[in-house]
Amino acid sequence: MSLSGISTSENKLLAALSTKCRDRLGPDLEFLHLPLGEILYHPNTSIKYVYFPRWSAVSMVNIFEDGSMVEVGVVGREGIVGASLLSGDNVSPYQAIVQMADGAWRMKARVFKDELASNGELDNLTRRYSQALFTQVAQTAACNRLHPIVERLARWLLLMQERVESDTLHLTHEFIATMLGARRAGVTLAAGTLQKAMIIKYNRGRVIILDRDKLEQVACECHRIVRDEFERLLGK
Amino acid sequence: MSLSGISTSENKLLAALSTKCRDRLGPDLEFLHLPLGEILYHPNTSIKYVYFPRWSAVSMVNIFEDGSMVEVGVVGREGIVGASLLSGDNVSPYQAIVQMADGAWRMKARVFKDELASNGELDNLTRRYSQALFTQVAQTAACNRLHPIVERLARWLLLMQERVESDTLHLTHEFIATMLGARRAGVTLAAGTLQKAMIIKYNRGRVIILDRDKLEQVACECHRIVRDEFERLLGK
DNA sequence: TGTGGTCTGTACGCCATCAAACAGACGTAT
DNA sequence: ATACGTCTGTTTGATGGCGTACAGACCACA
Repeated sequence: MSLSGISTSENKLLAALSTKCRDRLGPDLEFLHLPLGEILYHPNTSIKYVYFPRWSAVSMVNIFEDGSMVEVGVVGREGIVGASLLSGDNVSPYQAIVQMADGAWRMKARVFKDELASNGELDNLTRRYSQALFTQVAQTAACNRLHPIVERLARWLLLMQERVESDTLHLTHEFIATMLGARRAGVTLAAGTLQKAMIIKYNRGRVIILDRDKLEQVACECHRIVRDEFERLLGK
Repeated sequence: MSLSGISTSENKLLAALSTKCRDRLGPDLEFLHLPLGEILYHPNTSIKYVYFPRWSAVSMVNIFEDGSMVEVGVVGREGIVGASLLSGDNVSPYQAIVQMADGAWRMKARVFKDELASNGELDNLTRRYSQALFTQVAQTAACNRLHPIVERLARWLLLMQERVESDTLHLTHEFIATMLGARRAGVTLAAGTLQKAMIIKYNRGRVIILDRDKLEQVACECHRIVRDEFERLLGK
């Protein structure tokens, strides 16, 4: 399915579907731009759409009463935003916010849900993706408890890099700190360490990954575990 | 369906099914005792059974290369162990270990999976449960990052209490520490605080909850969020 | 009645991270 | 050019929790 030159297969999950199945979804998919900071789901409100990101990334963020927040999961072009929320009453306690701006295809939640019921291929793929996302979140739970900032930062940069597939990421320390649930100064320190080691460089809201291999070495094992699980469930 | 006096409806998830649906599962359910410490799933091996706990609790534990571990989720009589793993190749990166001993019904994973495909009621309920479990894990991720030990301890005791529905829990500080990803000494301190406040008392591996209301006050909001989500998705 | 194992209390030094604050560097708009 | 906002570097003091270690309390069993 193509729409003014853009192909739905730029989302990996859609790409993994058979042509027949993807064509069937085509008419219900609407492409749109996701600007940085756009909130796709507000906490505790029912969702209207599911989203298939292109080279964008969407964070699921937990916001506490006192205003503090942490990211609990990320969805990029390998997945779908909102699919795992469709079993209950379509409400998520978390916020979904655009973290890396680009485009996405969206589909009405109701239509998607109906489609799942009658489309085994889509249902199966969605389930596998949900399981992978579950692993990501579970690993984050463990990681948040046991691993120091530098390792978590390295892991998080890899996570982003893999989702948007670019070595240049538009991120400020402040923003990263919010996602990691740490202080800005702590991130500056950790990022400084990585920069001194020539692994990344950064400047005013732009982070460039110079040495991906070294970044993986610095990152905690959580990165590998989650990546392997995605590959196992969704293919290389 | 009853089997030597025990009723499958003692598992809340099974109880939530229509009689017709539950009877249909009956012949495939086998009751067995879950002894403390029994490992139901080893990390990265494919699962043979799904389990419907009675008054037992099963922890999903993440074990790192260096041997350190943390709990990422708990399943008790409100749920089912393993259901969310059946979409991929039935492998979980986590360990499932019996934390509160009692009984459970188990069912061959293969049979359960086939049943899901042809039994909409069971499939729907399982999906709702999976979503609730997802929330539990996601909340744990945030909680692990931002909340101090006392609050996490209080929350965790409530989690256990709600699952086994008893005010007396068989837990040592050592064990709790492992689950919370903290030191034993840290837990002793936190538990001491709660005991001084007459909220719990404990002694050689036995923790008794004296004042549930106060315990909820001490616990972080994570407890309420997760509990509400379970109620919303699975009913009171 | 001892003896060994388990469970809990507690203490000490240490480090990662927090909280808050300030200053400099850079970019962009007027 | 200037001014203002944003982004980053860095400091200082405070603190929660870690790692380790030891000792007392209790239990079970011989």
